[in-house]
Amino acid sequence: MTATLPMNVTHVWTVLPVRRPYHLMRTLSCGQAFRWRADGAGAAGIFAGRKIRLEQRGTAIAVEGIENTGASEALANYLGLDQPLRSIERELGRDRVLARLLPHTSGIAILRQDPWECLASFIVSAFNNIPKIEMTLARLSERFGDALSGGGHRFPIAEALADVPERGLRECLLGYRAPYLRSVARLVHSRAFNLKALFALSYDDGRRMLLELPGVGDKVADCVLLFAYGKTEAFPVDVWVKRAVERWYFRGERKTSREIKTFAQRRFGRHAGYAQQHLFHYLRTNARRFARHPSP
DNA sequence: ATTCAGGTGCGAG
DNA sequence: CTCGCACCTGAA
Repeated sequence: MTATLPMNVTHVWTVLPVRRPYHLMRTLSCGQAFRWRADGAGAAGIFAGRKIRLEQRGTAIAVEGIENTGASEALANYLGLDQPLRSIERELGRDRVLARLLPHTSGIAILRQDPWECLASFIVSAFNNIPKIEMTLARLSERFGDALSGGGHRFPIAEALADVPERGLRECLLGYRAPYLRSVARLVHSRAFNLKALFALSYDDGRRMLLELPGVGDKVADCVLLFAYGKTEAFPVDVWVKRAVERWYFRGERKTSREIKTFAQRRFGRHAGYAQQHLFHYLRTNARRFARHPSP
């Protein structure tokens, strides 16, 4: 009499230690990345060519689907588990507005995403909405990304998108962004644009480089610098953050995106990117409340 | 039907 | 340099 497990199901668990106030689900669902899916109390997605599932339990993250230490170290880096969130939030909490938001948003880390996937994702995000962005990225992956043995697909490499006829891209709901994405895919694949070189550049120089790309303006450049290159002084200004800053810091006065960004970068300095995430996440999860009660 | 989405590129002043 | 406008497309 032996209890047997199905031989084709091998659950391999790894545990990553985390420090408070790290919050996995807030970090994965606050709009930095678009390919994670809520799965019970955790999240599921593709990392380093493997289908994995993550779930936080107190000061540990249980990882299903990764066995070797190299991959789990890469995952810890991707998740930003090393970031000193406690001291960052203590500093941000000196701001009156953020002090009231933080109880609802605490624990958001800045992911260290793959630059190409991040760049492509935020080109898709321009003047778009989140459900459609997710749909587009899922379709791109399904059609042009490598299929994985455990199901699911990798995000397509630049080469895979470089030669796709525009019609194929438009079928992924890219609309007018199709030529932008294809041009950028070609530039990246041909090495005319070196994504790795940006790691060595300052925020300003990296930004200048990214702004050369078609479909990349100030907002998308800041998202890539923040979510892939760890330039935490970046402050992407989207419509939501713009409204929030106008209401909470300028008594509803209209400001240009440029003014909002300059204001935020002066006020929050090297932690501006974190501040942006707390503002954005609060708005996304309390959009209704925000409409009726302009203050948190 | 009209409006709104994580903006950007373009031409005009 | 700043300003105004068009823009694929699907969901409410």
